[in-house]
Amino acid sequence: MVTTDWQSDLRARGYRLTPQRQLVLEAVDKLEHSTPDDILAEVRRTAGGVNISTVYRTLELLEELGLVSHAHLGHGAPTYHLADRHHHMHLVCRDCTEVIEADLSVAEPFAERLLAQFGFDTDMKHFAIFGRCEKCAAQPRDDAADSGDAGGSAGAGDTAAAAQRGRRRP
Amino acid sequence: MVTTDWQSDLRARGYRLTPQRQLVLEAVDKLEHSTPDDILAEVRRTAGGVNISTVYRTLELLEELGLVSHAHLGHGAPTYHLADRHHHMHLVCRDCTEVIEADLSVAEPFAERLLAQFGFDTDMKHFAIFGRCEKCAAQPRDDAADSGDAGGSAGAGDTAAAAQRGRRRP
DNA sequence: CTACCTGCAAAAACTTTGCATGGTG
DNA sequence: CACCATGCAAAGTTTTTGCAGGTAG
Repeated sequence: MVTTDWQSDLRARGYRLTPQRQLVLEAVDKLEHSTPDDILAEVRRTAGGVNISTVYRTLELLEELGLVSHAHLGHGAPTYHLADRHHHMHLVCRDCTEVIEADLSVAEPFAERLLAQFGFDTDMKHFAIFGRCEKCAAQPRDDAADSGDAGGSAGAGDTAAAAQRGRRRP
Repeated sequence: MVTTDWQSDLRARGYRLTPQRQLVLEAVDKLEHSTPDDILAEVRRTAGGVNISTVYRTLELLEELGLVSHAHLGHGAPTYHLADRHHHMHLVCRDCTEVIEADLSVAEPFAERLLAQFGFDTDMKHFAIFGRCEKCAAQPRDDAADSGDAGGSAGAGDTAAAAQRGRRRP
């Protein structure tokens, strides 16, 4: 659940508390790595009439308030999550749709190096790290009949998505 | 210029050599970090009638052949480049549109750690690293009047793009 | 000549915007 | 009861797809 007193914060900034805003926040909390579309579907389980544009507007607002953040896990829609959880980065496999969550501490030496060398203050959470998971790295070829889950809601690697769309071979 | 004998490779795989394919490859070579739209514009300087769908299809093909690759530098369109150059990763500033290119060796210890800990074979080039560049990290606030370039063609960080679109304040 | 490739147009996926109505404070 | 927020519809962007005609080999 959401911990801080966001409702007061909302009001303090001149925004209104509406059922839609509560529902969107709850959906982001419940689902993880969810796209605006996922969130809409979840919200509609309670309030059928909610519109996708409200979800977009609300996500923008909640992000401005610092309650939620988004990340890019692939070429598709961004995924949203509560800002105060989610202290990890995403390892996205280029072949299957798997997303590994890794603690940020793993990247700390790397981030320090980027800071020292480029003065660059790194946020490893925002973009996924692309590559190949252990299973797929062991696979022989790249056109293998797709392994397992094929319709997950969270965005995934490009190549996997392309493969699901079917590949050309003259 | 392109080094390997890609034209033979193309033919060997049963594909045809067309002017469009040559032009797209040349455009990817000439422009760097270019979006499909950039590439179309460049191609049209020589061949006016080329269609955007041809560019998409050709890029997919050239990527399959291993001649070009794409990277995600922001929420926007992917950017394409020759596969055999471009051995570096991208540090994208969340505030300005700057993209720092860093040698892959910087990330090597990090990649090794991901491999050891998760069996994950990392490709640091595919997604940009998000964060804040030295200049912007020194800046006081986040809503600064946008500094310099505002209409670059390569995709950039989300927040910068959002800021350019104007921010809400009740 | 034949099959692949292209241009065109329409559609799909994702996101944004204008406007009138409704609900919060 | 004033004004913000929502729903709806339409439009904007980027990418994909079906089809008929063109062209490489």
